[in-house]
Amino acid sequence: MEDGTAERIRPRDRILETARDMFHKHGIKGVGVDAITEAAGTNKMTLYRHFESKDDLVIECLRATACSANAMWQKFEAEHPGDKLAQLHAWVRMAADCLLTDGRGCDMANAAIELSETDHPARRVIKELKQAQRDRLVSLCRDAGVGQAELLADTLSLLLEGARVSMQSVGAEGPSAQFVRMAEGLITSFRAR
Amino acid sequence: MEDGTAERIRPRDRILETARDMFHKHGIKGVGVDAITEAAGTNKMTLYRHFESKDDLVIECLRATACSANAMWQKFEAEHPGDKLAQLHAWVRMAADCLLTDGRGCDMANAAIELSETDHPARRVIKELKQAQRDRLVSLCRDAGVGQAELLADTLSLLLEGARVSMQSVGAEGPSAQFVRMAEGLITSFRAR
DNA sequence: TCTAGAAGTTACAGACCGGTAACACCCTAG
DNA sequence: CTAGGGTGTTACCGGTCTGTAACTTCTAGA
Repeated sequence: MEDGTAERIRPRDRILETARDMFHKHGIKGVGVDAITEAAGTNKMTLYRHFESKDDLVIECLRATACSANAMWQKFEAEHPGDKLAQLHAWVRMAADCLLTDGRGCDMANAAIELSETDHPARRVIKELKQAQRDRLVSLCRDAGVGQAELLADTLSLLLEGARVSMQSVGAEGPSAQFVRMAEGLITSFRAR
Repeated sequence: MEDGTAERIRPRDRILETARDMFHKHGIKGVGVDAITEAAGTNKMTLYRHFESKDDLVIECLRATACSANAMWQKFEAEHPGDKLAQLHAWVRMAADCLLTDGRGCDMANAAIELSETDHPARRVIKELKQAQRDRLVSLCRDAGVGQAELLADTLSLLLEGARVSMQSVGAEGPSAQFVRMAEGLITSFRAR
């Protein structure tokens, strides 16, 4: 019978997707497993059959988020094949879009702040994934022919990270409103020298 | 008798100070009122005689933090009276010091991330205090004779905010390690034009 | 059609949370 | 000395949290 519609999604995936959304909106400590499973149209037992613990679920969510970010980078390459500078500008545009449409910041950064226990299992994963993203941005800057690629990449990273958290504390009219101008200015000035 | 030593601190102040420290280290949702009062050498009833609720305590803590920040700015003025550019450099140095010695980020930003409920009473206070800090940095930049003072101030703000959160996710060896170089470079380049 | 495994249901354990009530104590101001 | 306010103590309420046990129902594949 196969059910033509893609309606029938595995409970595990429904839980994962729902958890990502709810963790993103309300924070990790702000949402319980009961609320997740109910929103996912399933129950707690099924969750614990697929994930060892809530912490494990959190980690899987972070990995999924990193995976989505990967897709973003592939889109840059697909839309501007070979043109690394255009991809860098696309990165800025994507970041700005995220700022405007989202409101809540980066899931990994938020998680790092929320999970202050230094030995929390998610911290390893967060560091790992953030490091990978950093490396990728550095490569992009280097391939775009920018001198001091590391410095530009790190500056852009901090600007975006700062804009995301500033958005949540001061609001959208705060410093984060100038993100694009700052980023584009930096790229121009780094390319000039 | 008066007790010559300053040993005898009011329970309210002990609670406030202890709560600030524990909220800072473990987050707001990561520490309960019982733990606070026990660490402060008192009990829950006394806490609730001085503060309406945990949320109220959180807000008082944030105000106290803002007050400490005010003291910092007065120190800049005292150490470099009239020399606004020197005060700006002192701000950068202070920020870098904070990054190295602290590890956890800005209490207000962390609180904003943790308290994702848009109607949480602390959010008003956070926005208010962050806005005040922003205004002050803009003024400092302007008085230091920088063109586009707002843009420089906002860029420095985002860089610092980003460095604080990056420190918690990627670690101290990440992009935040370059904070001073970025900030000083920006100041130089904004003054040049 | 029959069966095995996945998923749903209900109930519960044990811990912690914020917040309150009632009462005993101490210390200081008068 | 005494009265009263600030403080400490204990117990408790109702709620929520993560995680588990035992059992039933569904569904897909042979």
